[in-house]
Amino acid sequence: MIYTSKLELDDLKDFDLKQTVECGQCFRWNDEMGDGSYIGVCGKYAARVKYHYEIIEFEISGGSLGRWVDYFDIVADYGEIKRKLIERDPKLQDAIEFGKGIRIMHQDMWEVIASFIISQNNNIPRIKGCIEALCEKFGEEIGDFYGKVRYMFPEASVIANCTEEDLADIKLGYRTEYLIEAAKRYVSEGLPAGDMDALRETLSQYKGIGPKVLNCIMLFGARDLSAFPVDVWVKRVMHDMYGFDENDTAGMQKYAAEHFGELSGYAQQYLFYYYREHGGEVE
DNA sequence: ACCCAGGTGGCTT
DNA sequence: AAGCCACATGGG
Repeated sequence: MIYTSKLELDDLKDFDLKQTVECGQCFRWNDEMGDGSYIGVCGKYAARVKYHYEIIEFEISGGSLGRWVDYFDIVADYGEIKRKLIERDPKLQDAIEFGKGIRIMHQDMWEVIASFIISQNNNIPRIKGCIEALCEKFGEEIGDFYGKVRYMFPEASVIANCTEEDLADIKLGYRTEYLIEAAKRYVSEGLPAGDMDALRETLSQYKGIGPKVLNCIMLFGARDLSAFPVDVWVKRVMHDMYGFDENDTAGMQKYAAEHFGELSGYAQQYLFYYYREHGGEVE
């Protein structure tokens, strides 16, 4: 059964579906249907999402419309966020113009933890392949949706009960051990709620979570918008645009904290997307 | 064959 | 604190 819900919003110019799902924050919205719509999964439901002009249309296998609107951060005022960022640092102008429709999605914490552990020293197409394989093998079946069987992201408890041999097919390499250990801790210890510093402290003790992955988890999993993940692309853009030494991540973090403040996560995403899409060449 | 990818852990200065 | 290097996998 597929439910259709159309949502008409009169000032949705700060939204672009393609940019939102392809900017590198999520790894499972890869099924582009040829008309600009995408199919993906959130929790235990699948959706086909279309966006054109000021209308966003959800065809969903379940869940409330509100949940899907929340997932894509539709209601937030990104015009205001972008104005503030450009005011704080005019150098962001081009990157923001380029990625003006990006929204920072509201993703599931465990999915973000697992995904970004897998992401380390890996490239995005391959990360997506690994995660999809993981979902097909260990995720609960949602059922057929637009001609394909869709799967949930595997529960942490399922991964926690896996051996490294169980996961061999997924080809995570040395990250397999990190993923299983993370699942075990996540299931047995849980995470501190509410306090971002306590959360950082707890997650930083997971093996396989270093500063970069930690910041991605804080940003995408805990919605700590002050987080500023520094990966190879951000290193390049911070070098080229701001003159930082490429391994001066501490300097980059400090710059973000001082100039972007509580909006650092948005700034990072505009910069990352801008630079990665241009292959590091920004005239 | 080499280099790279949304890096990190561990060991050596 | 800072500088190496191995780590598993696949694509260019």
